[in-house]
Amino acid sequence: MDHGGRKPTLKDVAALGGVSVISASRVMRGAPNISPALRAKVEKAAETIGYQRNRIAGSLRGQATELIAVIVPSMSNHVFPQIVDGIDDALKGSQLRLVLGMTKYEDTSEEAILRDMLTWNPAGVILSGLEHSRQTEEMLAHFAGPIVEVMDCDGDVIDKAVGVSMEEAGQLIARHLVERGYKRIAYVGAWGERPKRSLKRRLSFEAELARLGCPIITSVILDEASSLESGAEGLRQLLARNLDLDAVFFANDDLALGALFYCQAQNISVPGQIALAGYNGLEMCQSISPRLTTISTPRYEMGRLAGDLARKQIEGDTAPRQQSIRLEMKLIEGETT
Amino acid sequence: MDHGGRKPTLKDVAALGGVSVISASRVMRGAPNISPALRAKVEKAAETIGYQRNRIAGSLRGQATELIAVIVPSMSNHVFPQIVDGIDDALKGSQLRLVLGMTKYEDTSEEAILRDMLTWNPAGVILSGLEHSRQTEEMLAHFAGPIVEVMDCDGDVIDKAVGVSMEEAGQLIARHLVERGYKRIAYVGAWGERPKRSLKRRLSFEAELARLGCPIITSVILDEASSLESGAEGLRQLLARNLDLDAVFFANDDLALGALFYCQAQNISVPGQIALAGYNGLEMCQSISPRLTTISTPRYEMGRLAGDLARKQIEGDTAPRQQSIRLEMKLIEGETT
DNA sequence: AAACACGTTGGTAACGTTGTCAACCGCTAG
DNA sequence: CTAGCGGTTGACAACGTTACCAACGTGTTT
Repeated sequence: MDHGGRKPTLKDVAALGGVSVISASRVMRGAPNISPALRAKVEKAAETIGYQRNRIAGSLRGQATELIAVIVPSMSNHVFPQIVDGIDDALKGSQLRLVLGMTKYEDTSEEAILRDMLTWNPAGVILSGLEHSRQTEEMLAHFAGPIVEVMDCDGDVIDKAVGVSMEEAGQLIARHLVERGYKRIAYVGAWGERPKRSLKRRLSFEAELARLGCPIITSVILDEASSLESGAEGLRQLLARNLDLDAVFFANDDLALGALFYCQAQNISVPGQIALAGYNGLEMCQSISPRLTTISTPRYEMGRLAGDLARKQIEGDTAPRQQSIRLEMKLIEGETT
Repeated sequence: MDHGGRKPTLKDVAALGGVSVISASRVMRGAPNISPALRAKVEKAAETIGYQRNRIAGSLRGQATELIAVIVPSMSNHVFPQIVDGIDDALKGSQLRLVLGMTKYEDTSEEAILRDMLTWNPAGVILSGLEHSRQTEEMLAHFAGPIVEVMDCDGDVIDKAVGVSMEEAGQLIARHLVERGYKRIAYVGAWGERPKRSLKRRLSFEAELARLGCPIITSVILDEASSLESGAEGLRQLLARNLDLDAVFFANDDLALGALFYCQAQNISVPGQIALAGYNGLEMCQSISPRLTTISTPRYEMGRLAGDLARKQIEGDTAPRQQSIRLEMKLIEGETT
């Protein structure tokens, strides 16, 4: 089966089938206008010697590969896996494959990863957020394929963006808390507010609170990753300031849940003594008791749509640049506010 | 900057720098024995025209690419993202990139995805579990690079495996439940017991229960995905059978947590009326009250080690084939049993 | 009967890089 | 003074595929 230890090539298939190399190529990639006889010969030969296409060679001749570069911060969080899931589903049925890189929330690594990925000549690029280094933007400016930014939608778009509005999120929660009568409100963030999305959300939250005549009392921004523990820690730090707070908005549900569990352990009544709200709308939040107030974001859909946009453009749809798709978010009024 | 709209190639760099193409190539990939003068000329030229390596062309000349094919069932679950995270970390600092495919728990898709991925000539393959279709095994037999199977470690290994023992998991929980005095024990699974890992775990669990003189009473295997809701549904179905059960082992923590929340909502006391145990050891389980009894598995480490093994072999380490690394799992005795 | 269109097949030349071998340089050892 | 050696550079030919153009046969139109 192995001819000289080498992997069989189109040449081998052609030789065995008694046809030209180019004909074999056409059959293997399903080109039109092939006689059934030729097709049969080639397919039989390919089968016999166990031929496998070599798309590396193919993409060298053609221009781009059928790889989509996807760069996200991390997988150890509940948000990005779902985005990736959506992208993968969108790509299903096409020949496109997802190449994944993670920045681990390090500022400089998006650039490094992108630079590396571009050496593979990907057909498209999907990255998260709208804020990128100058170098990154420059690289992207020279990139020919679709560029989709997921997560966020208010800001300057390079090519296409799919996301939710951070502004809206901050406002929704601010209004909700004020409407419920909370007056002494605080905020807890993590990861030193990288990526910038969470910062935008907080600023909008604070601006709306101020507009409603109820300015934010204090904030804690942790350096650590978001986790249940850091949520508890954040709340602990807030409470230690003795500011008589009555509500806290957390950068995400992980933090908020951690704080909620902390309260339960410490017998702090929620929302009696303190109200808690999160962001993301993880499934978990609606199953626990009390149900967490949060904002549900369409994570899977964002990924799905991002994948679709990239795919369509690669497949020839001439979509307009500078397109920003804003998806709906939903305030989930739980029992913690 | 763009010469004729085309991306600049080594030829352009060489022309501008007044050196040969091959010298430019050597500088760009950091080959040894280059004079500082030549290096400087090339680097300057590359910088000026914004040259980017084209690894597609490079890997055509060389043999394999620097891509690692990773095939997992899904990302919408809490297990695989952490594995992927570990793999990515292991690859950091190398030139290797991760190409991701998801089977969505469909039996035939691993094969299809692998076939597709092999057309990219990856340097290594990482897949989950030890059970694969005959076609898959055949393709892998012809594959030259490292093949690492993650998750499971008892069974026949193709090349290398990193995982935990499903046997051990079943036994640990069985013994724990019996030791705590539970006698009427049931099991809940999901996804129609795909992948096979969960089946192995259940069989070992049942075998151990039988050995301890306490055979399993009944089981529910749901077709749906694992989720909090399906966990609740599974428990509901079990209870409806009126078998006077006193403990239930769930295929994973999602199911177990869902069941726990269901019990809390229905005022079924845990573990008073019924004891619950899960599998995976998600962070969440130890934060809620009551803390869930479960088995903690080293997910990140599995990925990390799998990535390391693949990387080392690609970098030249001649590791023995048929190597199976068994990682430790830990029974976490929570408050639900 | 000639001209033409169309479906089908093949030959050739790329695509951008790197492995191999050869050539050259300056230097040291004999 | 020459042979030889290591460090450095270059020419050439691949790697496996596909775009492009040419050529063929068959059937249809004028």
